[in-house]
Amino acid sequence: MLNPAQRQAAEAGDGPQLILAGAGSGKTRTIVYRIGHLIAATGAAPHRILAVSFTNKSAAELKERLSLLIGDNGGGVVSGTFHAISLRFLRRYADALGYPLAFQIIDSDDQKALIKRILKARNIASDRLHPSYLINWIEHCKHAGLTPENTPEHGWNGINMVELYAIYQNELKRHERMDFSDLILNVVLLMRHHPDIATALRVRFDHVLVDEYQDTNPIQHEWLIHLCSEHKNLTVVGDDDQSIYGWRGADVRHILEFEQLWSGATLHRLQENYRSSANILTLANAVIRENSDRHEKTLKATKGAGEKPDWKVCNDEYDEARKIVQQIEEWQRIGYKNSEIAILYRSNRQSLPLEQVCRETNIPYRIIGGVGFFERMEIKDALAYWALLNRSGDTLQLMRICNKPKRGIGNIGQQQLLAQLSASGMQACEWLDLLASGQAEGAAKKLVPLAQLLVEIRSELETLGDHSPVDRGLNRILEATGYLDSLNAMGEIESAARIDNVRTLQDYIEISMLQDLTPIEFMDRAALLQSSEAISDSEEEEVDSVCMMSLHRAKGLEFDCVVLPGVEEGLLPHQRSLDEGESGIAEERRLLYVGITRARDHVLLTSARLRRFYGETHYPLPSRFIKKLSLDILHQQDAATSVPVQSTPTEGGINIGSNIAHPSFGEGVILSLEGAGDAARVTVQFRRSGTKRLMLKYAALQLV
DNA sequence: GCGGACTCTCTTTTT
DNA sequence: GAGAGTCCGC
Repeated sequence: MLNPAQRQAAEAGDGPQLILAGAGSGKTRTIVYRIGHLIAATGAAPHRILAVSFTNKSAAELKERLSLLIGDNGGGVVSGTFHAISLRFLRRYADALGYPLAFQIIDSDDQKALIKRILKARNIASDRLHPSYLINWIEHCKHAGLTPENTPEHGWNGINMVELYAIYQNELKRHERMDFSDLILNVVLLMRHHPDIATALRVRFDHVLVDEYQDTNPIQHEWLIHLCSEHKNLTVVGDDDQSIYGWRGADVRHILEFEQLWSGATLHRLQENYRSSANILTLANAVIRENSDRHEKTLKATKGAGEKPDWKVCNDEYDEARKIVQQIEEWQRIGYKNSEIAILYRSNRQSLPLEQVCRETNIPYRIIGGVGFFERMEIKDALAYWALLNRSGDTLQLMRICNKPKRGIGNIGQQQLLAQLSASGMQACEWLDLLASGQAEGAAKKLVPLAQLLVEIRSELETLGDHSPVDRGLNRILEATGYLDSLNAMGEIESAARIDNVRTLQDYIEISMLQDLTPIEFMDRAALLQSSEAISDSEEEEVDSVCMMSLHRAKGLEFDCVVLPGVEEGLLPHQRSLDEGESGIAEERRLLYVGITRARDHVLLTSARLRRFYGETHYPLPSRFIKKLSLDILHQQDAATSVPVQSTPTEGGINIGSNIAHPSFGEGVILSLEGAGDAARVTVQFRRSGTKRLMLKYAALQLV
């Protein structure tokens, strides 16, 4: 079942264990077996074992595989993401930090809105301090374990950033909300400042195991230190070559220097790759070799040579999408299922042309990530209604729906509501109860029918008792308030999709209620899940679909066939990372490495000569990561054959779509060719100098 | 307060 | 180029 290295790691004794596991080397399998070993051979109590991972997806997979090995739901082993486990702790202890135990989580949209409001109230224009810069900076502080009280002064265009951080935290607390980073930071604050809670948490588990350890940031590191300081039974698994969350504060040093940080640690190496064909591994190794500052290691192939990875150069993003579809059809022909084919891109935006072409050619696809299900307007609205109905709704949720559908409460009215509500000193739900009794002034009068409706539906549900709808009144409230009608009025296609989403939410609530979740637990799940992955799993019959997702989301997954579109300068490596210098580029290279190593049998890389962004046209060069690779490693398909040729290439090999350089205009791409011989003219789109029509004979163009 | 016209800004990646 | 945010006339 396990190879010797895996077995050694799985059956290692107590104390800190570092498992350096290359891509496809059976990492999760080793963790699962180690947990099994702890329980079966050392008699560890399952509920005193904690398994932590980074994404919901890998947490779910771990759970599933534990159930297979140990049976009945993993035998009670506690597992989840850092965020989910932190939330469990906080639901128990958050009052020690001055939060109500029923606090809610703020999502990124509301967080951004809150930040914007703060900046606006202080007359700080976005060109002086961009809201997303402030958010990033605050997150950065939180990842480093800094609260407003101990963050060193930081000025930005004369603005006191620490003060804004403090204001933001106060606003969050006033709204009884935490952001994602707070979940982890606040657990650490509990353990830093409340010895009794620290002790309780420290003795809660006997063993802690962390997957994807290369992606831990300092606050998560401290979190682990607090939790494991007593028993030091910390097993971490990871691969420094797959560290791709530097922008979220992840610090590769935690894994590179694990043995110094945790004295007495034992190192295990898993270097045999069971996933990819040898040719795919050769490409992956050739790419990652260029990175310095990594554990030197060689992934050994255990599978045969297989097919050579391909690289196709395309004209633009639509040509790219069509070529990808052709390749998918070819793979289908030789027997691959759609669900074993994945398209992994650098940026979610790249999915648009792919989706369009897949729809045209009837290739079923599934987008993972992108605009999360729980971030959709209608879902947030519906949940706000539902939370208010279940008395767990807060001010943000009341304000969200107070004029949806239209109740004649505009901007000024909403200000009034807010002022009245905060003057009352009540919770949003208590205040609504007051309105229901008819005590309302000004704009609040317009909310009286809503308030009364809530009271009415609640008592209906109570009377019905066991017969009340499983969705706990979601459908009832959305119909009675006219919210569904307002969706209906939005225009056919749009409203159909939105109503469909609301129905999906309803199903999901029903399932969760049948699993005996409380409304608050359901809201937690929704907040942490963001996307609908878990929901679509529970839906009727699954259509066999091609998966599309970002490279980041693909970490930890594997497919028979993998397409990596947009392997270009500006996209992979991404433009934003180019500005960060060498470390940014190294992380981008790891992203490509992660992408390639997802594949078992086939890899196709594509790049485009022309790509549109924000309505602007770009002429990217092929990515530096693959440009210099030899043809034995990466087979480049002849680009010219796929171009609809209106004219023959010149003797120099210049053709439509060729990348060229001009002595004074610089680099560009050939848009068209006319005439022949000495009379030949070309139209060139230069990267910097615009479009020019040139006599080929005199232009001294060079292919690049 | 509302709706239409206009301007402006983006998302690189996730919990 | 789309979606959000802003301004203006009704």
